[in-house]
Amino acid sequence: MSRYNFKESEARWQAAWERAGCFRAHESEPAGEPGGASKPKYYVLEMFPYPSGRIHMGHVRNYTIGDVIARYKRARGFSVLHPMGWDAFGLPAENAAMERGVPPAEWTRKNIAAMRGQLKMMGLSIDWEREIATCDPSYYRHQQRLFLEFLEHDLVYRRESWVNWDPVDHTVLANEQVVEGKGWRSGAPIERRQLSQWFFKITEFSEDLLQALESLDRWPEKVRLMQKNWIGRSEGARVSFKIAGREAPLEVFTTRPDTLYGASFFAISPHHPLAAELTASDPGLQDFIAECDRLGTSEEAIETAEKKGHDTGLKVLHPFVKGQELPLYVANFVLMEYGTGAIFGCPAHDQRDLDFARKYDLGVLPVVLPPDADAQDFAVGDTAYVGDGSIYNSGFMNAMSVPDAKKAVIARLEAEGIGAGTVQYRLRDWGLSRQRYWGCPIPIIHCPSCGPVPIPKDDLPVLLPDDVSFDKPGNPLHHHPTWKTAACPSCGAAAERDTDTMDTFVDSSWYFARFCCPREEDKPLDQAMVDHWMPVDQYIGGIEHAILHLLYSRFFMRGLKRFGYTANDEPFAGLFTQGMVCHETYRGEGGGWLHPDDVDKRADGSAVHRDSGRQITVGRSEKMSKSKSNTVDPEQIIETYGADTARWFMLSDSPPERDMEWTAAGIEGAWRFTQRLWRLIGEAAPHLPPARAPTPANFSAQGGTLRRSTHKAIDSVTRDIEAFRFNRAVAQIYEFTNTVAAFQAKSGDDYWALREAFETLARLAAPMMPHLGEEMWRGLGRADMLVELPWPESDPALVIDESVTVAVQVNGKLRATIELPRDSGEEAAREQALADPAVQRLVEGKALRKVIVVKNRIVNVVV
RNA sequence: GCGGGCGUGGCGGAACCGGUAGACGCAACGGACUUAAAAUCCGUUGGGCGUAAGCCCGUGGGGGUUCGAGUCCCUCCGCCCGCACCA
Repeated sequence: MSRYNFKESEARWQAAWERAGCFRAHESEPAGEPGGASKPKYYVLEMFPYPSGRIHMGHVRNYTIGDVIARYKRARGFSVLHPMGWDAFGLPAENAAMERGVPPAEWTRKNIAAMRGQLKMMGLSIDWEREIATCDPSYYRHQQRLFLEFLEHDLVYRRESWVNWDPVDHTVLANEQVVEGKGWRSGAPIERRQLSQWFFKITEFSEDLLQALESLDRWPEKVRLMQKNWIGRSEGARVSFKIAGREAPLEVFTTRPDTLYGASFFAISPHHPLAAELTASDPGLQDFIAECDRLGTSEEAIETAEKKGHDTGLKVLHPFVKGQELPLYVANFVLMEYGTGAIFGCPAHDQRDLDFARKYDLGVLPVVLPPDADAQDFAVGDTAYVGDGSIYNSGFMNAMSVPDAKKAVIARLEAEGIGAGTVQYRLRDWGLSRQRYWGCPIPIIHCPSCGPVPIPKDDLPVLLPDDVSFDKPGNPLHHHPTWKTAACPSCGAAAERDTDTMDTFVDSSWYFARFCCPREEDKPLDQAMVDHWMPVDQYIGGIEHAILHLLYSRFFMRGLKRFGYTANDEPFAGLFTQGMVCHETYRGEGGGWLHPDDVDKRADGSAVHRDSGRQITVGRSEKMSKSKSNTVDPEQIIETYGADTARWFMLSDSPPERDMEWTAAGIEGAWRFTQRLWRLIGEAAPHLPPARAPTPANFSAQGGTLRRSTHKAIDSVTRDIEAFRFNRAVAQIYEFTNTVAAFQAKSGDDYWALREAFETLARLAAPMMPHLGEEMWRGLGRADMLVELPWPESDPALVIDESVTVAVQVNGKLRATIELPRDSGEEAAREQALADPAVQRLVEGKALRKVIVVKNRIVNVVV
């Protein structure tokens, strides 16, 4: 028997699908009957890749999952849109330009070509005619227009904001480029600097983005929770405090106005206007602020740093306790971006305030008494009490519950005109300006007399210049000799272009809509097309995008709706977040990382170097990454084993939402299975009745059993694909294959049942192993293409068994199993369970206390 | 630090709504075929005790709810993801 030649087969079927245009998406596709309705639409989208050069296993996993869904839905009678594009702007292209002197455009184009080829090897059911790249002017010109529309609708504005500044390279750094407070290239301690930048007003939609999460019922609960916490709605109060000897009050936002009597200090952000004012007379404060700025802009860095404060010497007057004066600090953990940039500290009921109070020896007065505590001796040690309780030490609030006290104190503050109840969101506006070259230029001209002026839409696009140099650090657009000079569109005076480009998250916030009308030239989007395909029915990507990309896209969709491009609010009706691809790590004797190709694994789990035979330490499995050298190249895998094998292994074993481990043994196992399927078909085909032979009237007992397995397999694989349990679908197919392989046909009707089984096997496996599926189908003598056939239907009569195995427990421990007719009554189950010899033995001589019967499942006898 | 998640045999995992823990795959071991090997096929495989029938233990640790817990609750431990300029 010849071996399955995947190379020949995969290329042949890919060509056949392309010739037939199988994966072209059509807005109107007849469902079948002449003059009948169109097929319903289904939009499957995987997060588009960044063209880094080669696909990695994470891509293979992502696109395999999406392709299974796309192929399955197509078989289920949907008109499917399954496009592909490139998230092509971004930092790596600039890094390549700096390190290797390759222009970003050229580097990116080459990478796209290479990765397109690799993706095509995978046999994905993609409509390649809709391919887009965000770095293409035919894409970003529309994005510039959208920017202007956001601006016209008051959803973009300009203000000062903070960036990480590398004082040696004179460059703005991304948070990822700041390593332990130092620039990654220069190693110089970074500073914070203020720049004038553009912002999307996402906070205008805070409440809507929060509320609408409820409607996203096909999103993972954890992602909705993360977004909810990110938006961070909190109810509280704004309170104005008098500062001794000063006119201007200090405004504070707090979620715990009920603990006002427990206040022992106040703190403002290092970037609070008051802090800036005080530096004039306090050189120590200036040093302190400089020290805070060295932490950079990352919230993570600020929150993990040691909490420090600088006493301003100013005193804040307590509004309710006459004569009480509290110290005012500048503290490194107070964020100017949240609330008012000023807080009051109540150490007894907030852990961070407590840590701060202990450090600076400030008072800790409890004002909330835990339900089981005694007012006389309750004290706060190292742990703040944040629970509910009854208020005490608090004047008019005494004896109230925490919620009641909040209401009472807000009423009092409002009555006295020094505060008000308010809702605060943690969500901040989205800064989109980037001081970089390889991005979408911001279509604005800065005029000395008119200020920032939008470029007229007819003059778009603002093209990126090709002739840029990366010799100098900083933004090449800024250094370009001529690019930035322009005439003011308003007054005609000599002016300068905005040399910033847009955050790449802007590119990815509307690409899914552009796929609906990728060649539209006159406008960014054609509403009829967008509303035909949108929302994306199933979006698939990594969990790392759970917040920013998805939230920004939801915001953008709301903007697009406002400008009349769509009637939808939400871009993604269904979301699936897949896990990462991991691999064991290896270290040689010197401690350096070793690539799996250099490692020989022994049967006992130890490993030696392939060439030198030296001992290798096997480390734990971690996310594949170049830095740990534990990557496996998809192209090499596909060359060696074929796309179907790679896809099959990707789907086997691990549930798709969880991290999976890539192993050499696993891919070998998948490869053996493809060979086994091929062999089984080849051996059986000559004995099978012709395709489409009529169903025999009767089947032998074993033939009937085989048919039951066949129809149960249809049922369970269907259910598993619908529920994204691909690893289970794979296991069901393995199990079914074992059944089919063990079957010994004896009669004509047995052979008919066997053909049915093999045909089903090919069809169930096809979404996961599309080439082999087609090859099996042809091997069974079918001339049509599986990709064009509907999904198999199970016969309900063959799926339900007439008898069930029921477990019998005595005192909760399994002691026997009994066979019962399906849906037997409680009495019958109880009787047969008690009659079982094993049960008899254990029950003998004891009084029956209770017998619990769960239909078709279990009988528990309690003695 | 804050927010979110995960933890089951030697390994990846299965177990529906609280109802027979370990399906399926990998690895390992034994056997068949072969001059031999590969491939393939058959069988065994959570741990302990027992000749056997069978019994006991077992889902990261500890505690709880329940006739019954991998699943629910409390608590501790370990690992992973995100934290707004990586994409």
